[in-house]
Amino acid sequence: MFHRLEETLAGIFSKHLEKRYGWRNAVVFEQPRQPEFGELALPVAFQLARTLRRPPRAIADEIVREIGAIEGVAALEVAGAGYINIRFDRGRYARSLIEGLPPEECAVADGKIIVEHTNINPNKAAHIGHLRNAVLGDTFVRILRARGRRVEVQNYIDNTGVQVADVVVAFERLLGKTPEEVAAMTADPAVRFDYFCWDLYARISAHYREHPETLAWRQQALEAIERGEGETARMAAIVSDAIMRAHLATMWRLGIVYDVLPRESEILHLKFWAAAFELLRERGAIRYETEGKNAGCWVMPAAAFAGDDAGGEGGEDGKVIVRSNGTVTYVGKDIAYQLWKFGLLGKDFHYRPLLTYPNGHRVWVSSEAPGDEPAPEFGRGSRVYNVIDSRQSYLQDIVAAGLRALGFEKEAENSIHFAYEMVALSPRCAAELGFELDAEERRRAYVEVSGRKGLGVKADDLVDKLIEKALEEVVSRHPQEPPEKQRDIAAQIAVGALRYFMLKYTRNVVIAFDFQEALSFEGETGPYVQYAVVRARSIFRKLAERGESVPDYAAELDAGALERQLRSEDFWQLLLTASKTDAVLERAIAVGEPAHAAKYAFQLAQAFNNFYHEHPILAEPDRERRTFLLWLADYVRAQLERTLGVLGIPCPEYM
RNA sequence: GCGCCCGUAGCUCAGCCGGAUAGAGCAGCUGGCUUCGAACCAGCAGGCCGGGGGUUCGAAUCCCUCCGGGCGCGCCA
Repeated sequence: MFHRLEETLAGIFSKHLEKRYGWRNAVVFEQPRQPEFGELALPVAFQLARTLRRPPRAIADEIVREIGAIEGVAALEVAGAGYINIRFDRGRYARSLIEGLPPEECAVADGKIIVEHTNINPNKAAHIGHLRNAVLGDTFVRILRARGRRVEVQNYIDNTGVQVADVVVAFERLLGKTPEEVAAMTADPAVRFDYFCWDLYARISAHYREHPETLAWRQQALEAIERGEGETARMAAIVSDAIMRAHLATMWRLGIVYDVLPRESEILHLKFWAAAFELLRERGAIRYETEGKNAGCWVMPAAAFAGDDAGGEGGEDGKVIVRSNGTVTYVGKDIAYQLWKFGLLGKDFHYRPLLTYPNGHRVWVSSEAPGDEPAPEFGRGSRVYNVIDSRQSYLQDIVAAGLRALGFEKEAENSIHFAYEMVALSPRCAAELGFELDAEERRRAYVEVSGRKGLGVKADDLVDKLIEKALEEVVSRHPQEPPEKQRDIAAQIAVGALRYFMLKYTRNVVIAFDFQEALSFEGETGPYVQYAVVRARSIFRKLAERGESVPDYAAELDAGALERQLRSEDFWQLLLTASKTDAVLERAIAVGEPAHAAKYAFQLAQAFNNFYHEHPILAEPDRERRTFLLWLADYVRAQLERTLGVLGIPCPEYM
């Protein structure tokens, strides 16, 4: 509601200012900190003052006088040195909230948005860094969808890379396992396969460090896997497939699902790279070096991605895309994949359904040959968000530059690196995990997670810990409830705590992970917000227990009654905050910051908790007021539930 | 050397498309459960917004510069 009124007002002011003063800039309102200044403020008179060479106050007066009465607005006031403060008509505003709004016509540009996230190497269990990626990506997807965008979720599986090769080498050379034996392990419920590989990966990494000559094993395995034939390739498929499924299961615990899983193996075997290479070569985006240190390679000139003044010593050489031995680098494959996402490659995968989630959603995986079932159309996006940590920004720049060099300016512009900083471990956390830190590491604010060292917090371990802790609370508060139910509630609280924890930080700060903070259920946390919803619901449960039905708000509360009740500033501010959900979500999309939605949920919960505490609703003797309070509580509850849904945080029945 | 990120209360962080008195949470102290649930609420205390310069009627916010910390910059993925 707030969002729509704001847009309407922006339209009215924009039209007036353009006609009267030739003002062509966007009309941007601010929301004053002090409630006494109204709901929206417009500082445009300050900007006009310069060109008009008149005092801002006089201009503001003039605008207010000339623009006249506006529907839904109670008053326009000039304040301070020249602000135009806007006060909504409270009764009317609330009334339209009760009546509900006709559905918004989607003013959003059509076309599909692709969000790629998670992208975990399928060679070991997921850790908390991966969780940040997946939660950020999934929440952004939910925000986009809540605001009417069409979105496709991709999770790229690098099933032929070095990391998989390393684990395969470990199985073959360190453990002497056959593909059949490994397959048996993946089917054995007693073996936690992704955890097993976590340790195994650390082992083979240590082995390489101690015996560098054995690195040849990796190269051999890599080549075998890329060819896709033989024992080693078979082993790689078994390992990566099992781990991929483990990752899907881990993410499902947090409510995270995907639409399609494009795999590296298909990118190779369906010759995506060959098609991309032809394009790049034809259009001169890469060139063959005949001398210098990159002799024999196909190279993207530095000028393409490093800016105009890229005269530095190192930058002049450009970025190798095809090695002198004829193989393509990682970034080259990435360019091909990015082209496919926009439908620019002239090639497509085949697909087959991989699995159906318990909620009925189906995820598809790329395949070399056509499947039995017709697949939905994937790819062909108009905008692509790559959720990848900020350490990859250099490579992401090169991918975008590749598109630009091919003449796909618009697509390069719509290739968005949705970057975030890493999740590291606080020194205390690393110590708790049993890792020895040297003096230097202990001095630091945080220690980097390292899969090769096996240093990190596994995602499932963290979720388990959260459930265990939540369960203690649930059991102590609701000892009579059946154990399965208690556990289910505890799991919902755990998900709430974890997702909120990952979302409360903005994307560009490093999270120094600490169990004490992550396991907190008090203060600015997911459970705090969930608790507000549970309390709100309990009012209505109590109402029903007393044999009363929910009043017919629309019949009992006319604009006059609403106006009377909303003279209370507390009620008005709560209602206003609750009505800002869509405005907040749009803002979160515009700046690409899911944290805004999380912060909003917390603020609304906080406002509600205050209200809840101060105003016993069911005990209210005055009928109009009681009905109003019920409506307000109901409206806030609905908005909170919706926001939690967007954050992927479940609302438990009780807690 | 070049590029990106961070520096705001004891700690962890919001606020940064310039705007009116800089906000939360945690920790600390004080008070509040016979009421719709205390995973809560209220209050107190806590700030040269890293330093300096500039732009502006106005700077935590934009520009420059310096300092401190982190991450990148391979024919690795």
